[in-house]
Amino acid sequence: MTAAKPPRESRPASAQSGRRASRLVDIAEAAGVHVSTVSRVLNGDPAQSIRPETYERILSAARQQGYRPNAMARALKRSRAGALTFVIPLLRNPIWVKLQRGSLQRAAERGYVVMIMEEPAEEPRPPDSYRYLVEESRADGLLVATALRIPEHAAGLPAVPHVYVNRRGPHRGNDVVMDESGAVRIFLDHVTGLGHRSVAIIDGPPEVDTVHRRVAAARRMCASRGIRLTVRHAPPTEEGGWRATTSMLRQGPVPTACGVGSLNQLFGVMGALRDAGVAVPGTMSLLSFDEDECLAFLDVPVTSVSMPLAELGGAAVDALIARIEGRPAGDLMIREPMSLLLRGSVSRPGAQPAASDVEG
Amino acid sequence: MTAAKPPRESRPASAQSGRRASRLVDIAEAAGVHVSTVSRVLNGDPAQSIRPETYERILSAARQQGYRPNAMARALKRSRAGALTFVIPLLRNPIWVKLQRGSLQRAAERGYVVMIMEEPAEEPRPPDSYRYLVEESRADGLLVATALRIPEHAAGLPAVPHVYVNRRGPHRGNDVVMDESGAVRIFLDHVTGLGHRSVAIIDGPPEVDTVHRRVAAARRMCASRGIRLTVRHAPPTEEGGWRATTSMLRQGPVPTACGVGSLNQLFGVMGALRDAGVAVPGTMSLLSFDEDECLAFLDVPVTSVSMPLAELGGAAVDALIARIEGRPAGDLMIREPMSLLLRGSVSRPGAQPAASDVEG
DNA sequence: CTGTTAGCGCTTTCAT
DNA sequence: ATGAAAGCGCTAACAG
Repeated sequence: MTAAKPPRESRPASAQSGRRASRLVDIAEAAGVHVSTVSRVLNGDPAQSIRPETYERILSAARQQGYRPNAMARALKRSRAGALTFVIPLLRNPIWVKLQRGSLQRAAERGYVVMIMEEPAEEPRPPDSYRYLVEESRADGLLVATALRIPEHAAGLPAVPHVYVNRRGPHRGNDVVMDESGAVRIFLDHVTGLGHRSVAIIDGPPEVDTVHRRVAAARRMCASRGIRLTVRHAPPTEEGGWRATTSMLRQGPVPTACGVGSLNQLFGVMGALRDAGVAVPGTMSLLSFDEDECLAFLDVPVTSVSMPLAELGGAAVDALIARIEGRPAGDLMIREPMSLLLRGSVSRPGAQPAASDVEG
Repeated sequence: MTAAKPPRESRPASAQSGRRASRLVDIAEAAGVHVSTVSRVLNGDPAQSIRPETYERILSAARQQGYRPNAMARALKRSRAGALTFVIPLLRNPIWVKLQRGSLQRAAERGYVVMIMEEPAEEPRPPDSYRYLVEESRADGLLVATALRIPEHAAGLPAVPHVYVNRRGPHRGNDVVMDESGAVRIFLDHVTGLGHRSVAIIDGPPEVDTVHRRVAAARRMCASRGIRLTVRHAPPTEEGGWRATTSMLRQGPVPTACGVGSLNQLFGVMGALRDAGVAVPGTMSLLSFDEDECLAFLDVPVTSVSMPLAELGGAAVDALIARIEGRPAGDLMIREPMSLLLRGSVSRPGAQPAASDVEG
């Protein structure tokens, strides 16, 4: 009735691999014990009371065979993949690199691997379209960093552990964001302290959550301080920054200080100011809400607000794992460390071109 | 003896998910057939000759239940994870974004997901230290884009399907690279065509494979054309570019044209030229081997060579999958599309500052 | 045309 | 202190 077990060679060998990976049963055989014993030992089962002798035999056999647990089998048994998926818009903007780095590192520390899925920047897909990764149990949860908050994307991700990173989701309770309002305050404190009374913000589209929060904070603060505020929304590209600036310079009273939402826009803004013969910081003070080392090496070094991006990435991973494990959770705002990096692009209004950042 | 099957509720429900994911057996039950039939139908088994009636019943049940195959179970059964791991240095350099994008897209087309692992740029780990991902069968193969080619890393990755991306591995046969030599030729043709006879290359450390190949090509071509060549290696940062340039300007006959290996270095190079009062392109023509849109918006727009990065990423995925599937393979060089993007930073030697790129 | 059977490699009660 | 056995969800012969 029962046929003899087929020989081991019958299984597919990976193209480049000679030897098969060793399994629990292989090391059990070598150690002369049962696989369950091996499993217990290798997992450091708390309820273990293994004879030191067999313990050693198992460990050395495992080491000698270079044993690696099969993550798929384990995932299947435990119904837990040990992987997270990061849905992220792969833009040239360097903030994503710092964010990714923070997440990868924290995830590694917590025993998870991270799969990165690109969100096409041109035609964004709703976050919902990534849940299949969890449903196929390739991942235990989703880190969603897509920037948009538009109606079609409002459905959200019920029934799948997830966290919105650097944006607020449609339902609250699953957001991990930074203190954009604090960044705006730093900007305004700096320039108003130097005497500026008419400031501008050039930023991305208002549908981007971070943009939305920066602009809202700016409106509120400027209103209460009696500061004139000009806001320009544009695509988050060099071209977008150029157009926004050029059009701003054409219309009405030109502000004397300007905060720019992204590095890419900043290049466009500087290009437009140069084309228009507007001196920085002499006629226009400039500050970037994206920090990048290259800012220090530009024609006129650009002052920026440095945001806690790596911390955001790490905190998002922690928050997601908490949800996966069913622990209570809520929205999170990462505030530290945030700092103003003084370089040469901000001065008193009407100051000479040679001026550089002046202390408070 | 045999206890009654425990109720279904006994399994762990994910924190945020109410309903469990539906399984093959669930839809088999709903359709009144056996799971193997469902499997065959859903996988479009070529040897299928299913009665259209049951076929429809199965499909509708699956659709109605929102069935998703469990990737872990499938992977376990097929001994194939359906995932690739991309080991990549998460630098600020935008070339990695384009590369990632090309890979992610191609992998998605071919039914694979991609996990990205960061290679810490500071203390690089040998490629070998990532093979555990394949050994745990989390991934079917490795895309290795770490830049270094140093002795400790020479062991390579025997026995694990892998491809070196944008660098050559220690053994040949698993490399997918771009035509760096061709890029150098474009640079030299352009500047020598304009009359330059003394050129420089400022690039990363010689241990980086792309740097090595660019410099080797430059030496060869300059020797055969009777062009004077100055080579400066420096860390691939703004700071590195600044130092290399400053030291070059101090020593001996200063070249009239300079190619720069990376965008980050380029900012440093431009800063150093500015600090030294060297006009671009009047006194020094400049070309970047990294293309990025911001180059068009700089003080003086910078001419660059645009490399086929997305194509490289896609080709690397194809090459890796070929290896995973045991198909014959070899080294690959991606040559197209590569182009010179003329902007304002290259002119005839000794030309006036206002000059911009001149045709051939 | 469809059902039966036998696992993939691992964890986890439950016995002993 | 260790072994036996069941089974995660799926696929793939092999029967009928």
